[in-house]
Amino acid sequence: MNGIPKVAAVVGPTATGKSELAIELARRFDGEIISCDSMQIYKDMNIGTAKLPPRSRKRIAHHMIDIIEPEMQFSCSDYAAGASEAADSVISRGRIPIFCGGTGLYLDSVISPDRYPEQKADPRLRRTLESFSDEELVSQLRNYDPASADTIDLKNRRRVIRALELYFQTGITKSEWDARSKKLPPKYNAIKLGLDYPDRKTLYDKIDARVDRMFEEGLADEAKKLYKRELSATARQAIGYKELFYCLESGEPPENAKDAVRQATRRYAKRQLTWFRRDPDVIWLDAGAPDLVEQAAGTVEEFLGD
RNA sequence: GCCUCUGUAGCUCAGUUGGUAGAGCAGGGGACUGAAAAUCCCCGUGUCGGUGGUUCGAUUCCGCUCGGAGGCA
Repeated sequence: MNGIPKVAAVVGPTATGKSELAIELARRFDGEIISCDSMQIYKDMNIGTAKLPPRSRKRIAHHMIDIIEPEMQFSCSDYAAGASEAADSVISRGRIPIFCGGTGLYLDSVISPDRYPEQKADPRLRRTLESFSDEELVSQLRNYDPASADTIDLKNRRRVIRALELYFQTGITKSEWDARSKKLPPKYNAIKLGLDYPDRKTLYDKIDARVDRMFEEGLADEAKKLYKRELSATARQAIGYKELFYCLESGEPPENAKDAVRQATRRYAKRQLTWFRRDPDVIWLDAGAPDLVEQAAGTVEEFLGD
């Protein structure tokens, strides 16, 4: 790992206190925070995305938060470009990037080198592919990229479309792209701290409490304002907002959305856990430990030291 | 007090013409190479309220009993 810049990352499911820990680490190690959260990207989506209030972020530089309007098209490839630029600039100033967030794919897209060059989604191509039946898509994939057809979950329409899209856009199969990218070394040497509670019940209690707080802080109003806008497909599906949008459509009171928001958040947390547990690099810490900051700081110190 | 209905998985319920049971939701596990807060896959043993009886065998039939809902007084 010689010569590869060192970075830290705070990951884990939602509502475990990642943002606070990241700030603490940034203070101690002269770092700057680079958010890896697919929703905090958007301006005007504050309460539901659990952004720390600006005053809490004031002392420490934060990147990749509030960078685009919710109407704008944005995806992982945009993130990878922006975040790695930010990370490089932090490093060039002699400081350490501290990634923080729960979108595992986004983090990976920065840590690993550029996998697909200039991979902007093509809405027209995607729409065309979208019009095919599952069977047609699968047979096309078998035809153009049989190697991917063997590895991709063919019941997952989105994945099949993505593979075809990549092939039609670049003339190179997804399986070939993947094979190439696997040969490349990571772009950063990252220490990943994973936050979670010892038992699921505690996590879910934290989630419930957070959802309650969001409603108290005016999530319903925030959602109402956004409802009038032409949100991008990605922004529209943010948990906490989509459930409220449904209420606005059906005329139900916002309170009715609360249980749905809780539940969606729980499921999301579960998926996040599945993602991060699979990553052997993650060092897990008890999010509720009284000396969490000390533990985390110690681990990072050791990592930066050698 | 009497009558009727009801008590089956965490919840809502189905079912067994008597051979110990199954759906939805919740929940759990997994996948994931740029739509990712998305998308997809897999997982259902529970004193069938309790207790006696009939029966080779009862969650299923009968008696009693304990909860719940409604009706009549």
